[in-house]
Amino acid sequence: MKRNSRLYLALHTLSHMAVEPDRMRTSADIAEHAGTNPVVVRRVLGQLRKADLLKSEKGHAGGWRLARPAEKISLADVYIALDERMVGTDEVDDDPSCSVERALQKKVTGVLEEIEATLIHRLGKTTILEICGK
Amino acid sequence: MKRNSRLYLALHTLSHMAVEPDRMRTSADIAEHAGTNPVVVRRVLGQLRKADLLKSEKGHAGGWRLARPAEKISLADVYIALDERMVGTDEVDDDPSCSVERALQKKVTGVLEEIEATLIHRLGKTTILEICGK
DNA sequence: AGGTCCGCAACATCAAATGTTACGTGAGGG
DNA sequence: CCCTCACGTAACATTTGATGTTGCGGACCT
Repeated sequence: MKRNSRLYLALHTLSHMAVEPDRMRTSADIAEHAGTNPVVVRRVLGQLRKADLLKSEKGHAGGWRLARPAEKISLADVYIALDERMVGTDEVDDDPSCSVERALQKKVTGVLEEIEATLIHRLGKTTILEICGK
Repeated sequence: MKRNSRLYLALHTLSHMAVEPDRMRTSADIAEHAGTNPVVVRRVLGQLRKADLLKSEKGHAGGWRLARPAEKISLADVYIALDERMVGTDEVDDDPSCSVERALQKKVTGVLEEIEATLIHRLGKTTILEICGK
């Protein structure tokens, strides 16, 4: 698995589920298909479960399936569930002594937040159903 | 210095230069002010030089200064000069055997590129002069 | 000539993401 | 009832990209 591909792992899995919603999948199955480890799958999908995009069941017939129809899951739902912040201003000094730095942070943070909001808005317009190719 | 703060290092330095455009700064000065290493500064600013945002001079009175007025340098210029791709789809399989994967890649890549374009467009609307606080 | 600065390459270090192992818990099936 | 299968989670190992460091050569000025 490649770096920061949690988003792709999530989308790939959701897409397959969108095609065959009734089939129950185990984390081992998913991991093998995605070329990664079952624990990694559980970690990622666990975040989607917390966001009510997926349901998981233990025991013999256990595994994962969609918590709601694929057309009601947007890319933004997934993005937010995974707590991704592509544009986020990865922490800056709280109270920088440099006045230029203060001015810069204020302005740039504002611009970046604006961009992040636009990004999420755009992601909200595309659903898993549109992405799964059928 | 914190992770992926090349953008902040660049903006901070450019902002200072916008306030005092005539002052020549050495990479050592800049590094100390930014809490990092002169070589790191040269690496980052070197990219800005290639993009004609900065000029550098060797020797005694050497150092760095703006290559053009701060009001003609936008955040997009800096972003592109640093070759940042916040939203970029960090490489995917060229020819995945999985048809769902193919469909997914096509769709998602399109959406992400659209977002990246919007992002750059927004960054292009703000200049260093507006950011430097004076 | 000598000092100061950038340019660059090679190596070292650090931190985040990912991968792995291990063990606990709940849900069936025989 | 016990055994197996599946998830949930914590702890640890590994990998990888970013950053930091050292060293040396070239340019420029006095």
